[in-house]
Amino acid sequence: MAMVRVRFAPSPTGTLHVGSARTALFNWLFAKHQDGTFILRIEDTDQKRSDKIFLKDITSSLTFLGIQADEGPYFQSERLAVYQEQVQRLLDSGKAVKEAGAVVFPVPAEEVTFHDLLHGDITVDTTLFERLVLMKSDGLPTYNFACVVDDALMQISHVIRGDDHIANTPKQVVLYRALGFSIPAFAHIPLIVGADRARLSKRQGATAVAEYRQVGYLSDAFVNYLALLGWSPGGNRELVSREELIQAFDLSRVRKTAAQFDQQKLDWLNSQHLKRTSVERLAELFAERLIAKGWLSNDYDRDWLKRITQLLHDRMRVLSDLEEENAFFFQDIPAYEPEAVANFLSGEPIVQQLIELRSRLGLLDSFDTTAVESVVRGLVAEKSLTAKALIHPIRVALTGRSVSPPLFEVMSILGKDRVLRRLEHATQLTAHR
RNA sequence: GUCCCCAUCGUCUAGUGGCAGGACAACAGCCUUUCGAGCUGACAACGCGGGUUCGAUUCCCGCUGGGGACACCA
Repeated sequence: MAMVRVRFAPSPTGTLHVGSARTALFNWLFAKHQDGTFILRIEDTDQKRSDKIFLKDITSSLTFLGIQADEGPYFQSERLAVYQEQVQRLLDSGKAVKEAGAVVFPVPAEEVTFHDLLHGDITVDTTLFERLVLMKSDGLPTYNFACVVDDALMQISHVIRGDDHIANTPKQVVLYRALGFSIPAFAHIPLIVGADRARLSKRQGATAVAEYRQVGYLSDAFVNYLALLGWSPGGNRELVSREELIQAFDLSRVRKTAAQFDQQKLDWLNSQHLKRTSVERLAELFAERLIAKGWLSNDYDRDWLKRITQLLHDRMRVLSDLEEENAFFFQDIPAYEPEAVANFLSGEPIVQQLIELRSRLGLLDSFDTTAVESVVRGLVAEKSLTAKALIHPIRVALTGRSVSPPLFEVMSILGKDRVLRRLEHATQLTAHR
């Protein structure tokens, strides 16, 4: 069986886009599935728009996704001699001509048919594009020419790319033939679109893989989601590991319809992957983020962070929920949401209850969850309150918010000193209202 | 405008010439100290018109709708 060789060929003129990432993923899965070779090729022939900063973004995003190249990266800007040699062949045979500082290829009028693994045969009339520029007047090759030369010389067996390239393919086929190269198999996969069904754009949220990474999507979850956009493993499977994806991937199961990017489903998948991540691993991810943010020092208390991790493990959607929703763990005095304070921390009875609670908690030797819970419940019983009537105010007093992880755990993790300090702060806050 | 591609719940999808399945979301209920957590439930789709066929969501044609491409960008 012929060796499978595929490539992902981004141009460094922007950050790695979700759509490109999905194309890279399909290529990679296809290669891995049949033990083939995945090649990275950087198409940097647009001198004006290419930038090293984008190259960096692309490679780090691919690394994040766990998509590593078996070969490359090759840079088209370093292969000028190759293109010149090929273009010379066309000039020598009279198939290409020089014109105003560029080399162009007059396309003979004909019907070109190529086979697509998803779409079947596609036929196009070449009079639609009568001539193709091969070498620009700046001496660099055009996309269609460089792409054909590279795919042929790199012995790419399958060209898997977005279906926005369907219109380029007949142009490339014409060039393959003129150069006497054999034509690879093509598979044009559907685009990923935004909520408005048009091409995914920044207007409807993040488009760069790096942004999703920053927000805190797990590599495996993001890959899982991307794989499900336009493909499915069958058998009603949705939550799929990287290994299972490789095992199951098959171009024949790729759909032909553009898929809409749905962040809610991505969130759900991420929460599922988060639940399947070990507490130890999750704590490491937490520490990285917190240290980067300056909320945690390098010699942090590992057991303490692990307790927080355990608590949040099953109830978060993205890693940034840690900083967004649970900042109170890492602050001296939390930020108080005005609405939460207004709803739960007003009135003299509450002040008295919090003062009473504070003095009772002050007597505790052990501040474990059951100890603090029994103090709170004891007070509830004595004052003939409902649990809610006391728990909600305590929550706001300690976290500044009306929503938090289970309160008694939170109290125990915060520890006696901070709980007492915050209760005092909150009673003053309340008394002043 | 021209050419090309596409068409199953709101969204991602499964599926078959013979009862259209799953997931997310939204909704309802339950549980609960709150919740973005958990559990349960109900709702929800084959774009339209012709053919072929005993029978079409499935095959064919047309229409409509959507998208993409029409650069010395990639």
